[in-house]
Amino acid sequence: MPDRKTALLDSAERAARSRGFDGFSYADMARDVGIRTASIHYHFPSKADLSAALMSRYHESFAEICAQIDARHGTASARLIALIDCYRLAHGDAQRVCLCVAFSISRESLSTQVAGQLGAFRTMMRDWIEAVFRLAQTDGTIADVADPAAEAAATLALLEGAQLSARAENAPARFDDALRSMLSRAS
Amino acid sequence: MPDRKTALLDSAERAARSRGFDGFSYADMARDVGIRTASIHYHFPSKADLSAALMSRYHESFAEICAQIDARHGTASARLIALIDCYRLAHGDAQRVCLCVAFSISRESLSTQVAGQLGAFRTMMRDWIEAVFRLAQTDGTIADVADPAAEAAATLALLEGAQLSARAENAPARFDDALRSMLSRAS
DNA sequence: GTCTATAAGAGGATAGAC
DNA sequence: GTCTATCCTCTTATAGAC
Repeated sequence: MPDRKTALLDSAERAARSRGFDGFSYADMARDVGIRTASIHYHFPSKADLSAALMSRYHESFAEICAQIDARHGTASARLIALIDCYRLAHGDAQRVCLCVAFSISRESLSTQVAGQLGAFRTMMRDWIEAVFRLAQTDGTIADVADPAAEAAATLALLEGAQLSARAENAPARFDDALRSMLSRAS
Repeated sequence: MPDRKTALLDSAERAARSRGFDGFSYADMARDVGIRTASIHYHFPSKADLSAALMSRYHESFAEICAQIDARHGTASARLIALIDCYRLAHGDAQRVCLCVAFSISRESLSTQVAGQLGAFRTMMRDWIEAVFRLAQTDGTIADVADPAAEAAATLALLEGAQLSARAENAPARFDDALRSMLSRAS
């Protein structure tokens, strides 16, 4: 039984990730949660406030996920596979993309604060992935790692691009098609 | 001196690729081209018509580009590098993404016709890239090609994800960061 | 082909009652 | 906290004059 504010964030996140930042409205959320649009402004005065709260929660959530992966998995390959599983699960059979992807295209519609949060999220993820590839150079569980920073940038782009591909074609299998080569390096 | 219809398509494409499908309006195009919004409806009765024309032109344009790459470059690595160069150029220092990327996120806002065109474009590109990787298995100019279909899906996702990364962070270098590992396989 | 005028609706947002 | 009522702006689209 989440409180109303959480229910609103959940609704907004679902909508943003399936229709983009410019593709959902307070009216959608109101219908979804069962209150009037005016009431939403009590919790989130403006859409900029709402999206900042959305990004903030998303950032914390992924920081937690990465920490848990580190705690549960000791090898680079296991950590990479766990992250890929997480992205696959999150995009729910091609129905949603990562919030980061959803906001990236609408960058010009975002407040400067949210644009900053978007950059911070991407930096966090890239740094974490880079650490995984650096570990791989030591433990040898991922093949042919020459440049961990480049691998990290490529992996983040690949994960997001794979979600986008699957979403564009409404074909969940596209996600796994795009990740197949990367997964084969990690086994 | 392009005709007005072409000028409108150019304006719409620029806008869609920098702000997304839901992020541009007839008013923007009218300001851009120097006519009134009502006049645009003479050329494109609805936004669905406009976006169909946009996708159609985009599809033909890339089919032509791929054909020219085939004509000019004989090796798999040269063809792959040429495609990457084309995507880098097209995204103009992180200012724009591919039309396909721009439309993918707003998939639910698109007419069924345009959604179909989106799928057809992606299939064309994936097939062409797959042929490049099949050639690589013969001419050996790209390292470690095990599964051309998987490589094609990954490459398309990587190219689009790289554009998205650069756009999200307003950092042109992100595109090359993400492509570095792939380029090092092709040299 | 392009214009003015206008419709009809959706969007974000506020004021004030309860 | 939530409501009704309301505002203003933007958006797509149409009618009809020129």
